[in-house]
Amino acid sequence: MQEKLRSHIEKIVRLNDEEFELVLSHFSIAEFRKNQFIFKEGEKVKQAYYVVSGLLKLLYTDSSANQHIISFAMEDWWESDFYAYFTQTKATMSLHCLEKTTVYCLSLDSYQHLCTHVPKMESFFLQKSNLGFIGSQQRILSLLTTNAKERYEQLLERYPSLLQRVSKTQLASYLGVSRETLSRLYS
Amino acid sequence: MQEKLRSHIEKIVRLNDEEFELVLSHFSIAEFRKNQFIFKEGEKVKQAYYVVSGLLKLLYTDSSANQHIISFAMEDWWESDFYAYFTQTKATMSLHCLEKTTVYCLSLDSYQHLCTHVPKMESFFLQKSNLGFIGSQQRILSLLTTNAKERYEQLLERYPSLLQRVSKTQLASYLGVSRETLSRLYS
DNA sequence: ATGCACCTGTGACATTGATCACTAATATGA
DNA sequence: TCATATTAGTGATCAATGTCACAGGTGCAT
Repeated sequence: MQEKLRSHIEKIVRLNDEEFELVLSHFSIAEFRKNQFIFKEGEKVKQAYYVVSGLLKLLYTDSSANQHIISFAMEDWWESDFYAYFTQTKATMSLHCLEKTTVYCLSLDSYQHLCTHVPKMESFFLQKSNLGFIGSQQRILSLLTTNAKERYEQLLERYPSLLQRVSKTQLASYLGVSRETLSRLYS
Repeated sequence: MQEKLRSHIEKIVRLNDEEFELVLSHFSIAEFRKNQFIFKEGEKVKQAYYVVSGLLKLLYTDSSANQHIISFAMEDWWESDFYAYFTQTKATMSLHCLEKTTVYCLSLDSYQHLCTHVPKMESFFLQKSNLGFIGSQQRILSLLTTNAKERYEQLLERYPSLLQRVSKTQLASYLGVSRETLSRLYS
């Protein structure tokens, strides 16, 4: 399990055993059942999560009670309501398990401690953050430039496994269309 | 001019004179006329840009030659095609001046040099990147959950000055609607 | 001052996607 | 195993937005 975290980090920065021990000591492990909430809108967000196994969705519920999926988080992904996490305020989004999921948890204190005491980890987080930013920008572009059908096809191409793991209803919510419209795209 | 850059950085990390000298030595200044391109789709992206004054748009041109504005960059903002910048590949987007604009330029080498030799700058970039990521995620949420009218109102609330500085056509392109639709939202 | 490019508003119509209603199929839990 | 909830597909209709066409206004360059 910790090998997974280690090799994930070492894809970006090398750590010796001692360094990794220190890093690891700042994480805790948690396991959640399918359909369990890791946190809900309105709660304080105390941790950022690295997904060891399972599948999460980050979702927002609007004033008409419609759910919108901001992102899925699969194995090897980091997820949280990062605004709430970094500002230590209450979540506007919820994090929900689509499958039984195991995560490593990192508190903001630990995050900051690692950044200041293990420079390589600051580099690691910087790289991750840059990639996250670029990914979000791609998603914006996709929402601006393509219709439902094209977005669906892009998604299938990029994450073919998702189709097996989540319901069409969830996919529709991620793509920003109603489930009925999604259903009609391939019929 | 360099005071502007310095106080921008010092909003996040303190630098002494010596440190700032070193930082500054990695930037170069450039000035662009209104309507000039800083880079175009297909070109290599060698710099990231900090806007001292003026206004930029980052845009993508789709296969039907429609322009989509991914973001505006006003005073104190950083902008580039960050995917192309970090991977040193060709731009898929273009960066264009909506006004006469002065920028500080930072090459990827300089960026990396600063990150490794001036830890505070790595902290600075990490914080910037996190904020950028959070901002993008807000934008995704806005595109997923609101219609054209609400997005327009959100934009006016957040950046009231934009309305004075850019044409409605540009605003529409940022909001992801046709200019005709935008025009009808307030009539 | 003249001409031209660009911006803006608006009518007519087409298209996309949302909503509501219903049915069937599948999965889940007691 | 049975009851119930969830999921998926589809028709009918409606609302939002796009597209095309045109006209008037504004500002810039020669």
